[in-house]
This record gives sequence, C-alpha cells and structure tokens, in this order.
Amino acid sequence: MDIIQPVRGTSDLLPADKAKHNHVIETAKQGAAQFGYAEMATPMFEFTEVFSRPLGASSDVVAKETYSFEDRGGTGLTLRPEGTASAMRAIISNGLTQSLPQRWFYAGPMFRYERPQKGRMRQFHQIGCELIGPASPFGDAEIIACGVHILKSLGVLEQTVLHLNTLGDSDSRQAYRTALIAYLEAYRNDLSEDSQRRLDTNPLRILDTKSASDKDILQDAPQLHRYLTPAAQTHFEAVKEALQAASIAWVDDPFLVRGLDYYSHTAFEFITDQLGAQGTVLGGGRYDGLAQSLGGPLLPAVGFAAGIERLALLGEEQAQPVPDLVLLAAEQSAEAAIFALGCQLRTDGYHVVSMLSGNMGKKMKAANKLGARFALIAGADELGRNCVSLRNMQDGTQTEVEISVLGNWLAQQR
RNA sequence: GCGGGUGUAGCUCAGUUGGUUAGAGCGCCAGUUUGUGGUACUGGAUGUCGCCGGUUCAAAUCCGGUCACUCGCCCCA
Repeated sequence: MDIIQPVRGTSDLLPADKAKHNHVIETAKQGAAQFGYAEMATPMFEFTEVFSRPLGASSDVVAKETYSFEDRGGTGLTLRPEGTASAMRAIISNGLTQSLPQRWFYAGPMFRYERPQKGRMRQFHQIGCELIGPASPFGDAEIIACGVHILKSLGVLEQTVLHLNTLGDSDSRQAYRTALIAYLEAYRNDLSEDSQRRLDTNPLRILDTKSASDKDILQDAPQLHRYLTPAAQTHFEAVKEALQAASIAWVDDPFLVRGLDYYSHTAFEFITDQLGAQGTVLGGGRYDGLAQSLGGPLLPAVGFAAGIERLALLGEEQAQPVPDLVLLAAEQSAEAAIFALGCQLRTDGYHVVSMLSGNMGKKMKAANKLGARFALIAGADELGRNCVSLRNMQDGTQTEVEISVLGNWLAQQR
C-alpha cells in the first residue's frame, strides 16, 4: 500500500494496546511504591556523553545503535537508549549524593537503532527501579524481590525463571578475565567467528554464546566464582541467603554476564521461553562503578529495567471501561437538551458517551457495541413531559423517568 | 550489519501446472423493523494482488530490485 507508514521500528498504541501498557505501568508503579520507590522522570534526551562515557571501550555501540544528533547549536545529543545512566546523572546533577538512599521508579520510551523483532522496537518502553546509595547485599536482594513482586502482580512470574550470577568486584573480574582469555586463546581457531572477535573486544560475552561448539569449549573453562575475592564471595552469599529466606527461587547461571566495567556483584534476569530470542523480561544488577564513570563520586547502586512491550505480550488483555449511559437524541431538536443533561450526569460522576451520528438504529447499534448499561433516549415527546426514556441494554426493558428524579432513579440502579 | 520466511478486501486468510470477470469468513452498509441494539434471514460494496522493473500472446502466480513485516544471528547500555 502506498499510504503513509509509521517509521520502521515504531508503532502506534491504539486504545487496546495502550490499556495493556498502562496496566503494566500502573501495576509496576504500585508494586514499587510498596518498597518505597517513588516515580520520577528524566528527559528523553541527554548530552551524548551521558551514554558514551560509561561505555568506554565499547562506545561504538553508542555510535551505531543510538539516535544521536546535533541540535541547532551544534550540541551532541542522544535519545536515551536506557534509563539507568540518566537516573545516575540526575542524582549527581541534583546534588542528591547528600540525600541517600534514593529509591526511584520510572517508566517511559527508550530508543535504540536496531533491527526490529517481536518485542524489540526502535522506540520501546521500559519500567525500571533504581536503588542508589546502599552497598548492602540486602539492596541487591530488595531489587530482586521488587522485580518478583511486580511480575507476580502482573501474573507473569510463573512464566519466567530467575537467573542469577555474580560478577564479583573489579579485582575478581580482572583476575577472571585474564584467566578466561588465557584458556580461550588455546582454542581460538576452534571458536565461532563471532566469538573469535569477542575474544578481542569483549571476552566475557563469549560465555553468553549461542554456538553449540563454543559451549563445548566453555565446559572446561575457568569459572568466575573461583576468582571471587573473599569480600565478593561474602556479598553474593548474603544475597542468596536473603532470597532463600524470602522463598524466592532462582537458578545459578554462571554464563549470565554483563559486558561493561561499571557492573559488579549481582547480575540477574527473569527469562521466559515464550518470546523467542527476546527472552529477557526483566533484568538488572549492581552498577557501583557507574557514577564514577559519569564523573561523580563512587556511588553504590543496584537496579533493574523491564520492557513494557514484552510484559504486555505475556499479560492479559485489559478490558476497556464501559459507559454507564449512552445518550441518544431521537431528533435534532432534542440534541441540545440531551447534551446538557449528559454534562450534568458526568458532574454527578457517571460515565456518559454521546451517540452523535446516524439514525436511531445506528445509534443503538453503536451503543450496544460500547456495552453501555443504559441508553438515555429523548425526543420532543419525552422532553415535552420533562421526561427521558431509559432503556436497560441488558434486558431490553425501557422506562420513562422524570428528569427531576433522574439522579435518584440512576442511584437505585447501582 | 548478515541470513531465512511472508506481503491478496478494514481484519484473518484461500487462489491449482502462468489463462479470460481475483474469492471465503469476520467486520462494514442497506433492508425485513418509517423513534430502538443484540439473534435470525435477505441483499450490497469491498481491492493499484506492497511498490518499481523484467520475461511472456498472457503475471496475484515466474525473475530482479526495493520497501515493510516476521524468525534467527550480531548487539543488548
């Protein structure tokens, strides 16, 4: 078709879709609020450095996969590809490092220039929680518990499995990284093409490979947990103990990794097998190094984000609100009086929708489609007697009611 | 960025080895019902066969390109 299309990777949220999104957002917001997380919002674009600096060596990701542009003043700006960096920037630029901890919830659109797939749009939407300040392992546990609580509230928890790993502190990770590279170098030529490249760019991500032969090679690879410093080990044990005490089930996943240096300790993902390759529904972890990479102080923090589209795909359809009344003028001369009556009824708290086009048959049909409880019908006939007809759309009974007692009549029907 | 699949009515989809006027269901419109929906029956309209080009007497059908969707890879902050 030659008609105008939405931009690739974007889509309209028609009322049924938007209702599902809103349900996800409202449920998550409420769940997060029970943990003390308050909703906030950052701008949808930032200076490009907010996203490029933390990525360091991998900053070609920003170059290739963000919507970056210069504004009219020549300033480099980027549409946010995620929420965490902006949240941390907001902590620093608002001087909130003196007012910790901060518990934040946010929801909104994010932008990534990627090949679209199901549950993976170029403009997509995320909810997220960030706990900034505490270094305690109970912070990690709290964030995970908050994710569990939200997924449970949405009725999708049982469709997911919680994968858990630790990345240790930076000493642990340095030591492990060296050992892993040394081991894999011996098999360099047997690795998949992708993994050979990753061996140079981002060796930890080889653990996340989809190649079967790579997985065979990884069978005997060094394990991260053997390289944990005592402090890192203690932290992870405490997180697990807390989860266990709260009866939160997980599977240990030593191959769950993060590529960037500012991550540390806990990493987790709630994964489903029902969305194809886009299996991660909610993911997060500790990112103690992020604030420093943004030029701030060392600031412990842990958080998660979840894709609203994916949660909506797993969740149920949401019912649209049903009007209490629909208004039908039998003839044009009655429209103004009916209009005024409708406005009064809305003031009284009723959900009232006008049927504006077509003959009586059409209006009734439209009213029926909306699922309205009552049709309020009036023509010169009724109005001459200061009355309106009220038709019960369920059983088809119709009664004439004096306008002066309409409020009482409706109240009795509740 | 790379590879596979798909694109026909508003929606879900048929359409044979290329062949004359491109179909079904749902939805939509009209009527049975001149101030009244749902159910039923009757009738009606659906359309640049994604787009551009090529092969052919002839293309929805075959070929090439392109765009979009989709599945997977890369990436996943």
